[in-house]
Amino acid sequence: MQYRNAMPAQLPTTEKGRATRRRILQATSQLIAERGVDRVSLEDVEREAGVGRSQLYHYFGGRDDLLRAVIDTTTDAVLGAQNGLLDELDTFAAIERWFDGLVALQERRGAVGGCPIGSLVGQLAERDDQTRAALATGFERWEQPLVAGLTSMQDRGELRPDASVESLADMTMAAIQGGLLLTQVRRDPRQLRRALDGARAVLASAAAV
Amino acid sequence: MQYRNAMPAQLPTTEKGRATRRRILQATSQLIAERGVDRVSLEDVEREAGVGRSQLYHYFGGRDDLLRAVIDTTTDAVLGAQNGLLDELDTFAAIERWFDGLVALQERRGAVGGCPIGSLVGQLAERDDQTRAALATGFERWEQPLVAGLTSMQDRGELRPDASVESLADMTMAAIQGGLLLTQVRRDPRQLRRALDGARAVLASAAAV
DNA sequence: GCGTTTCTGTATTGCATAGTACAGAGACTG
DNA sequence: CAGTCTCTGTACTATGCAATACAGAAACGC
Repeated sequence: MQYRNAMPAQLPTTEKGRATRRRILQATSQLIAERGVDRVSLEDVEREAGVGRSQLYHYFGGRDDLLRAVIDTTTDAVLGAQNGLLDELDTFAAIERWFDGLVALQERRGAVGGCPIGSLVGQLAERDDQTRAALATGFERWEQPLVAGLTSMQDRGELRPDASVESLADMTMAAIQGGLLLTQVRRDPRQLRRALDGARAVLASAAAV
Repeated sequence: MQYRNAMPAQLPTTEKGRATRRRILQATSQLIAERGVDRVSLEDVEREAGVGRSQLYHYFGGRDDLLRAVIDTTTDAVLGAQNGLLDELDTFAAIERWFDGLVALQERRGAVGGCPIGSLVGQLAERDDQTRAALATGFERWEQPLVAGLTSMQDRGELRPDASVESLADMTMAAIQGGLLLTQVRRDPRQLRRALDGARAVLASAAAV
């Protein structure tokens, strides 16, 4: 399956057009999260979104272009699922609530599916650099609240001044992704729990004395 | 793309047959690591392995069966790439050498590709339970030397007796996977470095006092 | 050697599916 | 209300590719 590198395709100008485009993206994002990129055809998307072939090619340059665009929508969904928890990660307690929420979400889902964005990495990261960059942006958006929270803690003197907020945040994101991956593959939410317990310990060790 | 659930297909009895089967698996494993599951056709495999269509269906029950089988081969390759480092993970120094080796490998590869097994998770984990189980077995094999090493350290009194070797090993594997995923998506081996620094700190905190 | 099993080569089939063509509905604009 | 732009519906084309059919070579057993 090698598809053409297709054009950007303009954004819709009318409200109706924007709604259609949104419906396409949400349907695609959902189907991909359920089945994986290569098990979703344009026909599936048409059915799920209730649109015709012409709309797909009106709003997107082709399948590859649609896939690139869907990364942002998936990121929206992932961040949305954590809503409230991501708002102010500027205390250890808030970070722990966030962690607990992530574990609880996996328990609710039966440890199925892993991280929708993380799963896209294995499927799309090496396709082209634009796609990889879109994934990187997704993680940036996810990590940003944590960076902000930790920075605020450091400013308030709750984190040691010599601690690297960037490194701590990266380490935490890695724990989340790795924990979710093992959770998925082992169908065991405790995998995420253990990974996050480790991250918590490292964060705590950076607390001011 | 929906393929039939195909049969197990017997193992070859002759040496020549085993060699052919091995060549098919290695070619498939390599191509998939480079391009991803859905960018590798049976025709590609035939070319790369120098076999005909009939061989593929002689040794495997079909495309899906080949994919399941290739998970083991990919695991072999990943463990092989760490050879020597995985042998005796029963001191902090050995574990650090292992971590350093993983980071060095990513630097050499330009942070491209991530973890071949981890990448398969996003592509195959939700296909069917047998496939997911094969991936789980791959991680089991990878984690086993660490569990053995940590157990040995605990037996020798270098780890606190109340520390959970299983949890520590799971946390470490999560750090590796998450670190590799971020390394791949950001094209930055320091992501793995930071994740492993975190794991190292947690392991060190379980050292006997 | 002869039959049987294992292994290999090639041509073909059938289907799923990405992409295209083209017409038409609806809305806004002067 | 005529003209233009955005949006939508459907039928069609082309092709990549998994799967099959079938024949033949090579090895092995008795």
